[in-house]
Amino acid sequence: MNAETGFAPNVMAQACPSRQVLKHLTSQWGVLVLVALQDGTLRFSALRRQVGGVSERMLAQTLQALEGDGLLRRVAHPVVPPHVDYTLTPLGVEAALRMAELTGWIESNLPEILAARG
Amino acid sequence: MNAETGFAPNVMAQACPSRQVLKHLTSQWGVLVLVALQDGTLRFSALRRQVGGVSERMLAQTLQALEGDGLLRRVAHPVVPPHVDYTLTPLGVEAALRMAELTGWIESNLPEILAARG
DNA sequence: GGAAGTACCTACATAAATGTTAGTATAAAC
DNA sequence: GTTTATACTAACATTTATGTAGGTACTTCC
Repeated sequence: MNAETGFAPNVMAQACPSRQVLKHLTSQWGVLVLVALQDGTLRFSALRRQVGGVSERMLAQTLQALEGDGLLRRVAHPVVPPHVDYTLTPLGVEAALRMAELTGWIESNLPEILAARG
Repeated sequence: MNAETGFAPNVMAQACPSRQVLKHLTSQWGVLVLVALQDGTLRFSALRRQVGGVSERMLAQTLQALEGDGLLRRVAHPVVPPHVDYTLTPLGVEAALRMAELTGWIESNLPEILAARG
């Protein structure tokens, strides 16, 4: 229960703002971008190479959503050609930790999961 | 590195099967269904009431995907009216744990996240 | 006898996600 | 002087996700 808003955030409630954050974090590219940035700052094109299969459009969009939620910081250097760095904020580091635990778990247990498909 | 397949699962690789599992787990309704089932077995309609905003169609589809990945078990009792129970498998319990950590974190840090939007 | 509850499926319709292509300004490398 | 690299945006096309409405086969409750 929050003292200012008077309600407790609850993802099970359709109208709760946490639903939007959940959507950003668990979006296909959101997860992978956060995990990729765990190892440190990366530039746009480096991220694009790191995250297999992401298009420029989707990467740009995903980065904007995560920046909007305060999970990463964008720093543009006014040079030609452009140079832009993306770094996780403290909040982003915490979120990325959780996402990495999830992806790590999937990778470790993939054999079992695939086996279940028979 | 897996001894049988000869490759290490990696979510960053577009073609890796882990990508599909990641999609199922992080699908909007997949997350919430797993978290809801953490507290124990639930029937279809109970799940529907629990997970705010999910339609019958999406719930059915989500449950099938998770069942296909071996994360939950479906038990139908041949009675009229129908009675179907859904329970997490051991694998599903582990996955649900991670998802619950994520949703829990979001709920706790929602004020900070929303503040970042200023 | 009519309504409500159960766990779905099917067909159709719409909204959202994602991809593709083209374009920008400029400098360095070839 | 043509190509390559950078970090995007805009317009358009397509695929995927999601919702809506209706139907099913009974039984219990009113």
